[in-house]
Amino acid sequence: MPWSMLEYLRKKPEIIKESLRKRGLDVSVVDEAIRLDAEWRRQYTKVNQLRHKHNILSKSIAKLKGKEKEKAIKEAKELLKTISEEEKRLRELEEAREKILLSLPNIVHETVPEGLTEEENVPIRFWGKPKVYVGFIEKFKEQTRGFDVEYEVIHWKPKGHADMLTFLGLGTTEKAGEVAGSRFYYLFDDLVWLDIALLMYAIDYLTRKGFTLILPPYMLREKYYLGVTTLEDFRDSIYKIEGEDLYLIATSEHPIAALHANEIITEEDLPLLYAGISPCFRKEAGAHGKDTKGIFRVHQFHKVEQFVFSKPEESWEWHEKLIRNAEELWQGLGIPYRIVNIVAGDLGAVAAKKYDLEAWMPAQGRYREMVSCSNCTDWQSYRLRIRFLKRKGMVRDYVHTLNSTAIASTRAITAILENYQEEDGTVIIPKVLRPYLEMFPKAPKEYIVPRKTRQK
RNA sequence: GCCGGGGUGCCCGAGCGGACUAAGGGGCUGGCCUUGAGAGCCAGUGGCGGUUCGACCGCCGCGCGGGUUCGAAUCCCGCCCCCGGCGCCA
Repeated sequence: MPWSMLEYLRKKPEIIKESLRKRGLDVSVVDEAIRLDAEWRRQYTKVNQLRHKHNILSKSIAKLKGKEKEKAIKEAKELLKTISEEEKRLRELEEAREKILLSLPNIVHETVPEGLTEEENVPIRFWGKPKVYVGFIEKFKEQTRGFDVEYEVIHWKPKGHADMLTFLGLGTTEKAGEVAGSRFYYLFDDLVWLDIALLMYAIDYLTRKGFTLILPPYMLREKYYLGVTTLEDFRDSIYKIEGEDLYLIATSEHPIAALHANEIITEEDLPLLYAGISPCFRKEAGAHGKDTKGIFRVHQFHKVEQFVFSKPEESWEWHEKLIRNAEELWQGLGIPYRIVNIVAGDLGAVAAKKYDLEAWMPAQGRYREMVSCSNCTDWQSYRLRIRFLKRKGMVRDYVHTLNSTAIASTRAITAILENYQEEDGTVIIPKVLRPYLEMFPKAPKEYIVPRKTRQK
């Protein structure tokens, strides 16, 4: 009924400890929180008794006259002094307890595998028939161990997506680096069309599935930002607007989560399904040296996001549905992928469980993250005060929030540039995207070819 | 950005310094009644804590944060948001 973290602390602290242990974190804070909570309760009772005394006295003053009144007022004033001292102590205890509880990462779900690093993430299924360059066969087999994944051997080495930008003449990161810095890009013509078509494809799919299309604010106040993510993530990835209490969003997940902040949703309105579309801005601090070339890891891209507010008892079902939606989208694109169950140590504080969809990248010989699908249970909703009203018993409870990428434009483009690349460097356009290009005379239709060989 | 009006519970809406405890209505939940549905009647319907766990007791709560007062939904200050008017603007 209340916040799960406080409830666990009081009733089943071992669950919190087990969760922290799985994440490879210090467990001792839990005992400290238990101690603080017990003391807070004692202090709370004490303060309440004092306040009660004062209320009685204060009410009696209205009926008193003359000297008796003076005396009672004096007494009340003295009592107030004591109360404010005890209240101060109460506040300190509560703040200390809250500080610990708010710093705790989400309780990991029982189905989350143990492990601390990315390498230990557990593949759970594979889809598609990857094109594997002969030189990568060993690597491929390693990554598909335990699964019987059909693949096609190719004897030419595909160009990496970064080289493809130059080869096609449809993108430059050098000039963008000069004018905006590293991890920015200029894309031209066909790749821009592709970016737009990918977004259209995703919103078309999701709105047909009953998701409400939403274009959110691209900036949020700090208060709301701290409700959706941790301080560390916030510092590492969020851009601040100079001189204002505003931050550029890292994903539409964040403003969508904040959409129902401080609200009470009626039970019948759940689940609420949203398909967000927005640019995403990320500092990528702490990713130095990783994916420095091309547009795989960039400061800015477009993304269509799935977001669900659900009843607690339905959130695990929705988690599976969201990853299935992402899979259907990527199957539609015809890009081979695998789904991995992220280990506890690599989860991120907000999620209780996370699946990644990783696309096969023929030029790199490995699977790379394209989609991230998380159940955040009540971690965000507690901080943002998003509750719903249960008809039975008229009780309020925190909703669960879930989010999953549908398509992130630049990453999807890298996957297409590598998976749909022909030996001569031509890129075939996935069939599902063509309807979204047809209406534009200047958009590419079936192939993307190098700029210089194209008819103007 | 300026001027004016406003923000009250799940929703609507009264209250505008202490007494009757946020009136009243709607909705919802439970009970009674009924062959059933409905109507009607009764009760419940913010958070936290204590508890002999009883339908019990207490504290806090009227956009958010401060202040005045023995006592604040009510008065004062700051902030956020909404509505109307003016200004500015793609």
